[in-house]
Amino acid sequence: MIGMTRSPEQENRIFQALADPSRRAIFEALTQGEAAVNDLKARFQISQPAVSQHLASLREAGLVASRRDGRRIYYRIEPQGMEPLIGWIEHYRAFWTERVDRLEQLLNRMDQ
Amino acid sequence: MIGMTRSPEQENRIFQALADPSRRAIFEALTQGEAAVNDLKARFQISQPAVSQHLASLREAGLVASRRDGRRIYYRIEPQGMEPLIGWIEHYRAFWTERVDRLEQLLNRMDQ
DNA sequence: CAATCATATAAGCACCCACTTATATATAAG
DNA sequence: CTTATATATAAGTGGGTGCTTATATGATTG
Repeated sequence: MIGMTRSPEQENRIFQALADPSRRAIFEALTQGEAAVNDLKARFQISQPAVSQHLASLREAGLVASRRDGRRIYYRIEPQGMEPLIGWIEHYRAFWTERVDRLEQLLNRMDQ
Repeated sequence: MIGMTRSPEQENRIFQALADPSRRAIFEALTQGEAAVNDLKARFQISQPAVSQHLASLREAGLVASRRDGRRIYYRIEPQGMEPLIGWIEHYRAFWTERVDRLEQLLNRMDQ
């Protein structure tokens, strides 16, 4: 994990940003390529300020980035943004592995 | 992915459950082994009902399970509970192939 | 320049949520 | 049976959040 900040605040921002289904829907829409605010506004039944606010939340969480082209601002997914989330999940890897190993041992003993 | 529910409601419950830092802290505490409500109440500076409510939220999200022993109720992590979250991340494998592949291996072991 | 388009920010509001205290339920102990 | 312990549930409350409309900022166009 190179260049990993691992700050609880950033972790919190990510979890909070993804907690809202509208935000997850916007995030998912961006997987098909970058999109301007009005593109997303058209795709979802929501006001323009709401879209901008969701995007601001995602950007502060490091999940998306923006690029201005004329008067449009295109948003795209920031690939590294999910790293803290993946790191958080992997943090429980040892726990899961232990559980699985113990379960395997138990099953082996029952087979004998 | 065997026995995968993949319901948006469950997905939402998981994201919402993990959005709260207190709940994540409780979840993390359970990785060190099962614990009763009072154990967690002692570990964190929080009232007993607050702990019970957090645990209820985690249980409804499928992230923890409980077991009664006398008048104590022990909570433990439900290893399969994270599956929908991992599945959601896998959906973006085009962006994070390597890290997601490692998570996939973990998921496969959990399924066995 | 003025007008228009695209987005951001401000302000307000209704609802949600995490906490509290109070009470109910359930098991154990005397 | 009464009391104590452990947890859950109910009810209330302050702060946060997601939405709206209104306005500001910024870039293009005529």
